[in-house]
Amino acid sequence: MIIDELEKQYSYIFEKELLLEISKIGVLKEVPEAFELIRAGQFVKSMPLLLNGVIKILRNDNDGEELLLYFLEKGDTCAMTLTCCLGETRSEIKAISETPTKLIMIPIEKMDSWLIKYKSWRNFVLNSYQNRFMEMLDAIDSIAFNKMDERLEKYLKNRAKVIDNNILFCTHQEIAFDLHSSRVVISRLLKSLENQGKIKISRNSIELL
Amino acid sequence: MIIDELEKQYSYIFEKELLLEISKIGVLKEVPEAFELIRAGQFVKSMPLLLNGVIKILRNDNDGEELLLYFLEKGDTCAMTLTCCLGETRSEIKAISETPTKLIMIPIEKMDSWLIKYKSWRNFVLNSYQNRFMEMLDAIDSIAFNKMDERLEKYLKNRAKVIDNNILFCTHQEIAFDLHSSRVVISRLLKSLENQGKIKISRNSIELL
DNA sequence: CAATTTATGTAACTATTGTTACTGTATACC
DNA sequence: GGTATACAGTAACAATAGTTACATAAATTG
Repeated sequence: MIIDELEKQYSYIFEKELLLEISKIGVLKEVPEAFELIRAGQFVKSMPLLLNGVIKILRNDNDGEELLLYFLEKGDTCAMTLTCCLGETRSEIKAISETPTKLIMIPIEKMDSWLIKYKSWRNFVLNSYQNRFMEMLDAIDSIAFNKMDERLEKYLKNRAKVIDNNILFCTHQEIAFDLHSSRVVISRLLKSLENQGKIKISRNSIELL
Repeated sequence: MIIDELEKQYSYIFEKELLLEISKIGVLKEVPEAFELIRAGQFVKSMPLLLNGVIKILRNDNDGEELLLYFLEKGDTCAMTLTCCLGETRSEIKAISETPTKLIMIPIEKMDSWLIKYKSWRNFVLNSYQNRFMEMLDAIDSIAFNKMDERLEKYLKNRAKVIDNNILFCTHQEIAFDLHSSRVVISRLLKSLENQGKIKISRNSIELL
């Protein structure tokens, strides 16, 4: 049954033999919403292929402060896992499921042999790095060049996109954590967005208009 | 003569046959200080191996504003080039030589075949991604979690390290560009660092104490 | 060596963001 | 239903960073 799930998302990416290998070796994992998949500082021993759901990737600083880097969606894998697997180093980031999520865990030993054997695997790994690299640049753009109101708007739109829903169910405090700001600031800016007619604020939810 | 330069930096990384291939196919390129190697928006058709010198990698936003991401040193390659080569997309960054620099340019066609043929090449490419990824995280840490005075201090130390000299020859305006700040702010903070006895400011130069 | 350009110092002000403190209000729990 | 808790609104203030404006001094140019 792994192969069915797999083929739905990855059949147009991977060769048939590779799909078979993955379904034999991979371990299906299902996690609920808000499940912590990787903590900063942890060792990583297998790499995930996302079947469905959304995973939030966050950066932690030394004082435990956080910043959202990007979201992973179906068809994505985690670049941090790749680098950790190779370097045998600890994770530098934190991964939390944003929605209930299904993924296939692949033991890292396979990585190198598949890189030789399958062109599609090479492309997948390199493309993953490329995509993550671009999202990091995007994250840098946001914090370096944009003011908090612009960052907030971008955040709301992006988050609505990945969960495919115009209504976000979350508190102002949660947003403040993701943007590394404070609840009061976020409330203030949200209220301003509401006055501009761009959103509608309710308790525990924000609707994008 | 390419092979001599190459062996000095890369003999402990690459197999002998790969070194030979590189020296046959690669094109030696020497650029002076402050030479623009890649502009944002440009197409990239070959990937560089740094033999010596230092290259500054900057991010541009739409309004032409800049932000220093990291420095490349000998033994490094440019991850952006890798992603551009694969994706046939335009460069998202700008690369400027910080010192006179010598590099070997490798046409991208070789990339995929070498990935199959040489384990050392696979490791090199993946390690490059890993290293650049870490430096991006570091850049994000700086702008997200540190105040301008801390960023400035880190910048001065880092820059002194890569050029291996405690005296930096540059103007306050140049620093302001790299940190995406303004000259007045940098002058103010530098003066404060001088008062703390951490640096000595002269015209066109800053000495780290 | 006078004139111009470039680099730096500094003050006064503005804008943005963060902090503290207190309020009201919905929801959950007993 | 009453109490506690979590969420959101708002005001007043502080800290940081950016802007404008001008002064001074070193270097460069003719």
